[in-house]
Amino acid sequence: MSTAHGARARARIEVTAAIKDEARRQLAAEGAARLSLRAVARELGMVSSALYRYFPSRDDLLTALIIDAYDSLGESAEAAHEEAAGPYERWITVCAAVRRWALDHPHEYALIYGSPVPGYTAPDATVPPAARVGLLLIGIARDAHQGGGLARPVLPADLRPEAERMTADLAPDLPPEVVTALVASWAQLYGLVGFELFGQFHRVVEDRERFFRHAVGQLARGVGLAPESA
Amino acid sequence: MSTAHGARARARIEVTAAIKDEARRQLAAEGAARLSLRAVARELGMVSSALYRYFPSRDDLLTALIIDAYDSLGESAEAAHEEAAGPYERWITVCAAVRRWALDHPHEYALIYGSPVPGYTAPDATVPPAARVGLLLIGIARDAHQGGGLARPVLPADLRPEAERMTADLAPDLPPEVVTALVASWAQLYGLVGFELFGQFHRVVEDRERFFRHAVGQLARGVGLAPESA
DNA sequence: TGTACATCAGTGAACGCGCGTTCACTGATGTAC
DNA sequence: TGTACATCAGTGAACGCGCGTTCACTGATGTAC
Repeated sequence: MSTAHGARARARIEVTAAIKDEARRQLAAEGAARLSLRAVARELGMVSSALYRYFPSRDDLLTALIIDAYDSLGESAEAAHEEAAGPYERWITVCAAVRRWALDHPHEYALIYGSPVPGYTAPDATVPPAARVGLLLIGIARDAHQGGGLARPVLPADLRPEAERMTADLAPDLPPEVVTALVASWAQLYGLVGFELFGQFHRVVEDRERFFRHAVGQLARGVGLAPESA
Repeated sequence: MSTAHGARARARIEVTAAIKDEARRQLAAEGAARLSLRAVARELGMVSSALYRYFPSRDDLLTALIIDAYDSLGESAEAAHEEAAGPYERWITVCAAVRRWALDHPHEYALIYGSPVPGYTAPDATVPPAARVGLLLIGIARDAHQGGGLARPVLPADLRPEAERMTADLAPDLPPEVVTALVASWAQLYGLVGFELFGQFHRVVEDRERFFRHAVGQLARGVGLAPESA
């Protein structure tokens, strides 16, 4: 067992971080499909086989980058959450933080929300970091609900069983109407971000910031949040 | 100039189609990043250099596949449009057709709506086919508007200039409130489809068809369409 | 209708490249006594 | 505190692979007269 205090242990942590940093740099420059162990090693002045002391395979390096990306996005969103007061404002602020992070880290965004990397399947360890933004949105709705400031969206009868199942899984203390709307809004948020990021808004939407804020404001209303709710 | 009737001309059309079919098959099996000219040629019993008689480069083959994918999706959506009566029903049906096509052609969907292929930029020829679904949604709103069955969504004052610009570009005969909501819904539709397709709904949404129909029904309402409108 | 020439699909070899991973090794750092 | 041994980061060569693209060529199909 290596102690956490030895120079060897410290070096290992540093080199691991350097590998991930360089990999992230290449990800940002070229995208996940072009991420290559050999190129990372080359840039770090190491021989490619040396990376195998740190990551058993290219896929494990990818997994580490995916987890870091979810965590980085999650942290941005959580920090934004602290800065706003009131559920509606928080909703907008968190959505705007997701968009901002995506624009600042396009390839990392593509890595986690774009097309799956061929031949790669994400292990279970990616699930908790992937849930952070969703949990934040649920938390906002919960605050509004407890404050009594949450309207109840419509829910067709044929969707009620599924809505109740999702509610039991995700937020048993919220009405099923709200949980259903939350899940839909969550997906729709990433539709807005993805379209802007991947170029579908090219020559269509120009004032994208304002457009986005309006659109996510409408999403908030769909969940039952109104601008005035405390 | 080759006549359209010669055996040579006919053969050229057939071989071009065979190349695209095989490329599509590999796309479906492996994804765009793994699409290889050599593999396509191999599978067709040709030598790889022979493909250069048909496509000047790998990127040109990709472009052809992208255009075909947009057209295939567009045709599915347009066919669905014909089958339903009334704007609200048409909206739901067209959205459901987009989802169906995506589930049936996941890698083609990823090719056109997923992360951009690294090192590839789509030429202008892809723009018109890419617009087909959007135009269809605009057409549905137009029908409802002319029939007088379209409510007017809210539009914040600070977004009005952008809304009017988009309206002039996309559908000058519709109210800016509606056009803005249409563009947002259009992006959000692909958020719903993408999340389902790329696995984000795994262990979250189970009755996906019903969930989707409800969510796009809500999108329709956001545009001003109601179930009863003729 | 027959012949001479032009067109062009497909061949096969080659160029130059980069990739992930394995393996036996060296030598420095850390550990136990 | 000093010595003997174990650990492990990093090396360098190699394996086996696939890729896009170019080029000079053969031979069949099509065209003009």
